[in-house]
Order: sequence, then C-alpha cells, then structure tokens
Amino acid sequence: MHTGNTMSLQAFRRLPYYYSFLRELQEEKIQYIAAPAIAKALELNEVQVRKDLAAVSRYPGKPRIGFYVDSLIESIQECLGYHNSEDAVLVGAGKLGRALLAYKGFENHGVRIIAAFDKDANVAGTSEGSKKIFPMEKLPDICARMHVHMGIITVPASEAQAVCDLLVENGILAIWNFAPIHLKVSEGVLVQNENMAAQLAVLSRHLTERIVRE
Amino acid sequence: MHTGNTMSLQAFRRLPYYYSFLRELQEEKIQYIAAPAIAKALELNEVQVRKDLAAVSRYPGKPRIGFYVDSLIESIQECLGYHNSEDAVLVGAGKLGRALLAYKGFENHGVRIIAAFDKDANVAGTSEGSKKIFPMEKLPDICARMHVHMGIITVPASEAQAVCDLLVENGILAIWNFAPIHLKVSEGVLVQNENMAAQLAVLSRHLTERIVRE
DNA sequence: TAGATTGTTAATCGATTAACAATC
DNA sequence: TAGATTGTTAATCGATTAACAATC
Repeated sequence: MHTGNTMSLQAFRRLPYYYSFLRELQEEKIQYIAAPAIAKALELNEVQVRKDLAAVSRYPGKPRIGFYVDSLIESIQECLGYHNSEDAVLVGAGKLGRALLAYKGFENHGVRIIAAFDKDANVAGTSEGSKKIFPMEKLPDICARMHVHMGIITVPASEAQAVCDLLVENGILAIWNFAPIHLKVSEGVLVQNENMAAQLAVLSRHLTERIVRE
Repeated sequence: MHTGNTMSLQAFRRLPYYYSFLRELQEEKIQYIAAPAIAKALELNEVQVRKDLAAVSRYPGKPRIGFYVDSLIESIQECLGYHNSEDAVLVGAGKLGRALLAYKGFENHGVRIIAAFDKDANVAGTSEGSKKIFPMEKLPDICARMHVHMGIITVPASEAQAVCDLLVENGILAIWNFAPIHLKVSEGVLVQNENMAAQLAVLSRHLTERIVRE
C-alpha cells in the first residue's frame, strides 16, 4: 500500500474512474466500500481493483469491510496530484478551444486553464466565460509571469507544429495536442495526443465488424 | 499482408497516425516510403511499423524501395472502414457538443454526424453549421428512419445514463461517451469513454513527477 | 468460529522488440 | 553484387488474471 513502488500506466489511467465512482458513494453517504463491489460497478476484474487500490491507498483495506471511502478518495487525489493544481494555457480559441475553456470538469481534477491565445485579431480580446483570450504576442509574457508548464493545442493541423515550438520555447513541458499530426518536440517535453476523428473512426470500425459478424 | 489474421488493438489505434502522415506525403507528391522512414518520422519502433504495415497492406512492400504511398493509403482506409461511412447522432448540444458538430475532421475518417438532440427547448430548433439540433422527442424517429447505430453523448454526467439507455433502446450499438461516468449497457453495446478531465489530469501528474524528479 | 475480504506470489496473456533469412 | 529493406519467428517485456495464505 503506497510503498512508492511504480504503478502501471494503465492502472494510473483507471484512477480517475475509481475517483468518480467514489465521489458518488460519498454523496450517498456510504462510508465503506469493498474492492469486489467497485469491480462489479465498474465492470473490472476484482483482482485488478484490489491491486490498484493496494497501490494507491495510504491505509490498508480491512478484511470483511473494505476501504473507508473518504480516505480512499484522499489517497487517489494525492496520487493523481489533484492537490497541487497545475496551470495550463490554451492556443486556438475556435469552437473546440472555447468548449474546453468553458468545460467545468478540469478544476475538479487539479487543472486550471488560466488563459487562451488566438492569432485572429477579432477573437483576441474577447473572452469565454471568465477566461480571457489574448493575442499570440502576449503568450511569452504570460507564460513566463505565471510559470505555466502545460499547453493545450486546438489549432488546425497546419499550424500545430509552429504553435508547439512556440510553447516549448516559452517553457511549456507538457502538451495536450488536439491537432491530428505527430508533433516533434525536444527531449523531455511530453506530448499527449487526442485524435478525435481517429477515436470515432476506431469505434465505427468496431461497429462494422460487429455488424458483419452477426 | 492482409491475411485476415487479427491485428492487435494497439496497432489498430496507430493506423490513423500512419494515415495522416501518408496523406502529407501524398500532398508532397512522394510516391514511395519505407517503414524505417515512417518509424523515424513518427518516432515509433522500426519493427513495429513493419509489422503494422505488413498486417494492413494489400500489396507487399518492395525490398530496397518500401511501400507505394497511394496503395498504402488505400489499404489503411479499407482497414479502418473509411469507405463505408457510418452515421452518428449526438445528444447534448452544449459547448462541447457544438464543437464536435462543427468539427471538420470526422468526414475524412468515414464518420458523419447527421443530427443532434437537446432537451433544452431553446437549443432545439437551432443548428450548428449544416447540422440541425432537434428536440429529444424526435430521436426515436430519426434513429429508426436513418438506421443510425452510433451515438455521441455530451450531456452532463447526471443525465448520461438516461440518455445512454434511450440511445440503446433506439438501436444504437456503439457509444462515444464524454460524460465522466461509467455507463451500464446491455451485452453487445460498445462504449468508448472520453474523459477529458482525466486525460489532462494524467498529463499534469506526469509533469509534476518530471519536475519533482529533476 | 466461518466466511468475506485483503494483499501477494505465480501463471497467463498480449504486445513490443530483437534476430534473421529472403528479396530485389 | 552489396546492401537496404522486407516479412517472420523467437525472446522480452508489461499488464492482467488466477491461486492462496493472512486477517478480522
């Protein structure tokens, strides 16, 4: 339990799902939950859940009872780094960019988009909810002043690499990329790709296979 | 090469990346490309690329030359099912829903969102680009008439399960879920989750580790 | 106590990477 | 031909699942 030994990346990605589920339980004032019950609810393997929880929980579960919900939530928050909230900037205030700016879910997960940038002079100066959209020229200044290390790219594919380079030049170390291209970055910069169209295409393909198979 | 033997899911997910890259080559009028060159460009393992391509390509690559770009693109399109375009409906025309409706990338990947639905009477009746937004009551009729089998859920978490049930009742077999909860579906219905907040949180966590480590 | 649940060690499974013979 | 590249078989790696002793 929380022995600092490395946790598998896959397990790490499952944590947010446990987290959401546990928060629901918390709202229903349920105090204890056992691994098998979580497994059943989220349709995961029992042993997998047990192993995941053993890896994150600061306190061991109790045989016959399970885990204390509040404490487990705390442990997952800590493991996911929800306490030390991280600032991010977004480049490209198109439809998708604005949707992300307006998205409420981030704050609950320890992330805050503090500013957005757009090269279009008509867009810059406006705002989305409480989030201001600045012209590109302001990017270096704001990134430096606010010590931002995360960037979100929601510009067209053709502009993505240039934006990426600009972000990296200005101290960004982790990038969430919505443009459907492979970004080249220098060693040490982390890129996570979000290829919307591809995701949907994969789903569509599964569907075709399913239909054909039956 | 295309022997019908199962391809790994991971490999399947890489196909859209090969596809984008090959399309770029095509625009630059490059006719042939070798696996090692692709591997270098996309920063993948050489053998992995070779294996992936061997699995999808209808024509074998030529030693010393590589693969014919046009033909490889055709093969990947076929494998991903981009020819038999699949219709989808979207429920929840909020900011995110509208961003997806307006997103151009889907059509290139063989997917078309044909209609959107929203329970808000003020939203229903409007449209996003060429896509009309209907009241929820129209959903059964449109799904049935258009033989739609894919659904996209962009409603708040609290409403997602109800919307999911409604979709499944109306013949939807594959769901792309943006609500941060685990949807319960009957056997045979495929759910792909897209947890925005979680994605960003994972990235943020990696960043924290990176910073701490140095 | 009996039995449900825990955490861990061992076995299995799936995907990636390495090694290599075949080809142009 | 020599050498780059192909496709495949074997070895490695990582994650999941199964088996089981420990605990309350």
